[in-house]
Amino acid sequence: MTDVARLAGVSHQTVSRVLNGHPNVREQTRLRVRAAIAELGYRPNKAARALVTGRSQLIGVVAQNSTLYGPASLLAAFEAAAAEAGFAVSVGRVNVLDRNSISDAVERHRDQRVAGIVVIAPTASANDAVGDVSAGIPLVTVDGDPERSTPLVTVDQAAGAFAATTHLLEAGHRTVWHVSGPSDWFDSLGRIRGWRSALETAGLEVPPVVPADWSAASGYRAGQMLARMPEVTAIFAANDHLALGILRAMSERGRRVPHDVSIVGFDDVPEAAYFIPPLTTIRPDFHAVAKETLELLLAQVADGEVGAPQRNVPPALVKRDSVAPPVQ
Amino acid sequence: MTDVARLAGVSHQTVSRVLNGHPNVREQTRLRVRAAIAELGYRPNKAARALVTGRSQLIGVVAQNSTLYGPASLLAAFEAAAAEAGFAVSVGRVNVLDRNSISDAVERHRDQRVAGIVVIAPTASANDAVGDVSAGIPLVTVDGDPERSTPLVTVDQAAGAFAATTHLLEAGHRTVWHVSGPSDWFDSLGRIRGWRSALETAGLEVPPVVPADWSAASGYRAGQMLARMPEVTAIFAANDHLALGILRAMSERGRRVPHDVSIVGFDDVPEAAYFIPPLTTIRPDFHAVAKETLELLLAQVADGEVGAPQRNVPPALVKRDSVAPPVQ
DNA sequence: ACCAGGCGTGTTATCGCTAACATCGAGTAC
DNA sequence: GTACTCGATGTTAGCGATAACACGCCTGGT
Repeated sequence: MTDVARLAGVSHQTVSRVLNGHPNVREQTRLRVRAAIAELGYRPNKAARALVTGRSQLIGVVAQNSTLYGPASLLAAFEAAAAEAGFAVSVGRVNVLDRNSISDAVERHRDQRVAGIVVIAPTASANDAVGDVSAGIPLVTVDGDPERSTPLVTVDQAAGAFAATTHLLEAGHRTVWHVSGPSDWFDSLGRIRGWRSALETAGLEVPPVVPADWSAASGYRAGQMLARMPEVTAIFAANDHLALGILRAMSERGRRVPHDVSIVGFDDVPEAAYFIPPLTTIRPDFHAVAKETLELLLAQVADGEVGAPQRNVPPALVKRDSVAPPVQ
Repeated sequence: MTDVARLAGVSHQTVSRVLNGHPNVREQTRLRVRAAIAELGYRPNKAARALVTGRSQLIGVVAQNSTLYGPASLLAAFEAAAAEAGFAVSVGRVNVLDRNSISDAVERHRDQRVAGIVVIAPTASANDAVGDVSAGIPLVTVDGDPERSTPLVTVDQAAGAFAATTHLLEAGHRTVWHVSGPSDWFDSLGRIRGWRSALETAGLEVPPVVPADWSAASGYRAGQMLARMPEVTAIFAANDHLALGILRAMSERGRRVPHDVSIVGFDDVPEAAYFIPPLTTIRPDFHAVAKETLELLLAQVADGEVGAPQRNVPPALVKRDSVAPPVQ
């Protein structure tokens, strides 16, 4: 920096001012400094800046260590959004979403003097942990508990589930069964809520929830059971991988999809269009979630406190070939 | 830090020594300092340390912005490995793997004073870019060009493809067709090489490569063509999603898998066991790749130059139900 | 003509840490 | 007993940036 200052014939402070877009610099000086920067290939040292300002251009993300499609997509989308805004993203994966590991990960990020932290906290335990550590640093929760009072961005699970269920009912089914995700995930709860509400709105019977986790394996097991029940003609699966397992179970039992059974999934994984048959599903807008998250975070960075805004991003129904009217 | 020093009745330098595990500190003093640290809840400022040492406990990863299963798994595995070794990981996603964006991402990481950089560079253009920027900072390429002389860790694509092809031949097939990934990926090239070499070793005819990208969509298109060719009885797909598309094309044309056509995939995505039928595939050991990568990187950080070691991690064959002997 | 006030710029202090050297006492060799 | 070594600790000087204040100079109002 001193070299740049010397070459441009100014003080290092003026160089700093140019770098930070300070208004009170003469246009001519600004150009001279920029030229010197370019000539020397100078790049500012972020560590030094972070030291003196107490903030780095770094955003910490705490996420579960998984390759589940939803969280992974969200993370990728967020990294893209952050990069666009000039922030680097430091990812702290965590194996279990409990209090200890989360607050640990948050503290590690804080040591790095990150500008803000995003926690992808889809379970209750994760949310509790967030409540503890939130003090004194901009923090946004994604996929968390709407009851809690931290800034929060989520996919509107209930709306998606409502749309999926309604779509099946409109095709003529008498009721819709639901294979759900793990019961400690808010995603699961929201999807159950939307499904139930669609059935109740239509004045229909609500069958028992068929519990599963997110895996194709558990979908397969659930599917084996449902395939044996002739009254089951429509299933809303809590995600596409569950739907895949169900499809296989149906196929093994000779129940044709969509002729005998209609299925709707959730997530719109890239290969969903190539399931047998192509899967009708709900597509969350991860890009929008990432954008909202970044906005909320940067607003906190800029303004200090901004209350606890919540954003709920509605997903879209993608119609393919796994839904048909029931056979009478 | 000064507070800690005062409370422990030592100088701040001694605190620093305790923090960094310097040997020449009396045991009693060390304990006193540690107690003071615990009492005050002191946490060292990483930015300050990075400033003075010129290195942070941060590893930069440059990866393509995709949710492809392979790269995403690799990234997750690497983050886990790095966390275990006490490093944070800063991810710089890049939309296209060209010279500019890669060297940009690398420079951004360098500004952060990362300890080292990992580039996931599965294409030729990415590798060229890495060649340019590698100077002066520990750097390991993953999934890159074996011809190039940077430290490199890869999945042994050729060995996996060889195993897949040989497995099909051992089932009795006369030859094996290959639906390949994009031709600018080293993964694709390696898999083609292994497939070809297995056929040549067996003294068999090598059919033309059927080109595709990694998507189920392109697998479906390739499958539509192959389904019309009765002489095709065995297919090695360059990844599981391609295999999924092929499965669907076969199913639509009434060609049963594995009765009429046998298929082997690559990647072992979690849902591969729930395809119809469950897919025989090749499982890369991402965890091992991540571990080797970190080792190579830390060796560079410690020793300065270490030449250009290369590690090749062999994958495993996972047998399921998509392979059977051909119908005579 | 004089002074207030903004603008452009330079000077100095400081962020929290580690490196390098200084110091001091105790053991060891002769 | 003197000198030398070494281990434990303290002191001082930066790392490379920004913040705060100081300082001219020009402008405009009276």
